[in-house]
Amino acid sequence: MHGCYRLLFHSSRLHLPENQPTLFVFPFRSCSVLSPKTFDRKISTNSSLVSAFYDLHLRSCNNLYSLEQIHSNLATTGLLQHSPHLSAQIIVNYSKFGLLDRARALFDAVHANRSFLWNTIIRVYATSGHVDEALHLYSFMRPTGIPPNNYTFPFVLKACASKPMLRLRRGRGLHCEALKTGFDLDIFVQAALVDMYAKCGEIDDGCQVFDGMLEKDIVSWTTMITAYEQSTHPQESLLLFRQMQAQGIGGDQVTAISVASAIAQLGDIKTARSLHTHVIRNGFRGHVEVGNSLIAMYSNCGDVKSARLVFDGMKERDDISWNSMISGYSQNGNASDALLLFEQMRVHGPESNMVTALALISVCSHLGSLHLAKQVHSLIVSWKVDINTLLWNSLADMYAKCGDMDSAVQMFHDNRTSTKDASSWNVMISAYGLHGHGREALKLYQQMRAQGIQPDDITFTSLLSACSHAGLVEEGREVFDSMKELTMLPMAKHYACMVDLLGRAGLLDEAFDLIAEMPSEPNDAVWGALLGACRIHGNMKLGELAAKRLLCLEPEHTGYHVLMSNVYAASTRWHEVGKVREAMRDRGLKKPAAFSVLEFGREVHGFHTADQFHPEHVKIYGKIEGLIAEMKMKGYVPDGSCVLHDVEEEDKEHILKLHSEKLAVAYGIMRLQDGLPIRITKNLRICNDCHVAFKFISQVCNRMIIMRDANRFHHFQDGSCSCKDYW
DNA sequence: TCCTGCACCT
Repeated sequence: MHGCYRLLFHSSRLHLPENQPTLFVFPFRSCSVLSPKTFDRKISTNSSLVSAFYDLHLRSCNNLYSLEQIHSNLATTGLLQHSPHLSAQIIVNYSKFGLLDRARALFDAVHANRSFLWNTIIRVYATSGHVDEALHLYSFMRPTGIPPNNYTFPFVLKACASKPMLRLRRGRGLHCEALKTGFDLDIFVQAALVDMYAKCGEIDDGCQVFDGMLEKDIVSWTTMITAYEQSTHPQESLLLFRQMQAQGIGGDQVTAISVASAIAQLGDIKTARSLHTHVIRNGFRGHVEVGNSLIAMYSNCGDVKSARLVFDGMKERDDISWNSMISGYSQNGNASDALLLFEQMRVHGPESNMVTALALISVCSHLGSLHLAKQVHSLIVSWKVDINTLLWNSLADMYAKCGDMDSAVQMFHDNRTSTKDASSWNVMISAYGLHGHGREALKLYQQMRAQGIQPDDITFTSLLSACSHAGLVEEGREVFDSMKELTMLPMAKHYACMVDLLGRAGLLDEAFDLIAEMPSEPNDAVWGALLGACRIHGNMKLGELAAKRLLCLEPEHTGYHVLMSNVYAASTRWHEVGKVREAMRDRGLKKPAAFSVLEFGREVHGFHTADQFHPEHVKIYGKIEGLIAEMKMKGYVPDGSCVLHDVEEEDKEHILKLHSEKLAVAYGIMRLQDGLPIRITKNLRICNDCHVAFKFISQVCNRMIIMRDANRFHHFQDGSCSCKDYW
């Protein structure tokens, strides 16, 4: 402390402490109460030193009390009026404490007649979310006789970029003014223009500005690379990154972050690895943000192990690092690792936030575990944070996917925020659809319209799929036609839903005609829906046609191969089944392993087909034998067409017994108290035989079985299923 | 006379 004073006094050459800021700032920062008064008395004769002293304090000011003291000292000595620089510092500091009103009061009081101060207050408003006020002040500059300069434009453009829907016109106007004043040649203004156009969705205009730049620095390139990435043009983003490197500019850590996001969108693991090498070579690894984006990049490429290696290798981790890693596990279906990491976060990591909550909710939705869902919900409530609409919607979706429609409805009603929007309604419409309640979905849609909520493309996808799952063909047609009345052009996904709806109902020719009518080229979802319908109704000819198209569009999609082999198997065309399998083998595709999860209380049990790892598997197989014997007395006949191998009937029956969902149900009956429903989640579609068997079991054992498969919920009770065998 | 400025992560 004393050493610092001495330095200030004894060095006559000392002006601003910029040369060695840490030497000066550090001792002052540790001073809890300022001593400017004592200091004033000693050196108030030298005004430039006084300014330097206050400047120093303002730079390191971290509590409001000190700030107020400095403010009042400067005001009483009259220094404030003559030092716009100190005023600006105080204005910025007030905004750091969220005290925009005080910042503004000071700005007004000093009769700011310098562009510099106007720029400062505009920047403060623009960066603290008060976009309108920033633009408002800007429009007053010129009439007040203050000319905007090259510093002004980036601030105002930033304000426009943060409210893209409303501000594009204003942004274009600013571009004109920059052109007129010649500031459009300033490299900072240009980067801000590119950014503004891109954030307002006008990437081409941004590109034009970029191409017109005579000189480009790292930020110019990065801005354009980011612009492409954020407008979901990852290929262009990468191309530009390579062009930049070809010109001998390597990019900095910000560039690496944007490129990582672009690669995440592409999901290309090879490019991901080469970027990782680039990051290591250039020494960007130490930046937390870089590490975070690498985690997200690897997770999106499906390589969660590499993501974890990055996470473990980070010297510093923030809340985003933890959330990214938890989300990464969740996205890749790695529920237990996600939960484990969350537990570690609670012990060693930063505090959880909304994003953590969303990741946990996604884990529950994926698992379909109601028990876990309730725990996560009460955990979020205990955080005592305001639940926003996104979180309400996710909670409703989670409960619906965990089979608890009542709680889902509750979440929908509990959300009383004014931002309840189309997506809130969409969640509920698709929730009803998931449970086969098509009529409720339609009813909800009517209510939505009555409340004046504008439906979007997702509303119609959810509605059509709800109709499809409930077999409401006529209603589905009406919904589809009503899109045109609302001047909404049906997209490929809507056609896919319609093909699914008609196809399931056996109207295969009508479905095919609809595809022919499509204004755009049918995509894989459309042909996939047709192929699925062909499987249900055993139409091999049309199925082959659909499969041919599909394999051109998505040759690597395992599901479509499996679907086609199902079509052949259902018609006992074993030779063709073999061919499809061969094709899959040649491409290195594997049918995903069936997996069913049964939960009760705090326990979660997972079963693979013919599982022998479960500690009680012998007992479980015994239970299945007993159940089948009982069911056969009531008329159950095993459905061998579900077995996709060319084997003897007897073997088929044996294979059927070992399906993962049957193991799970048998174990549920063994362990769960009478009267309690058995809740099961399966990663694939439930097989026909299991569907028949569960109806019998629900009767024989007088049990409710609630099963979520890859497509929807089935509630088995008293010998029938809520899907009315239509799925 | 100076001082202010552009790009990034769930």
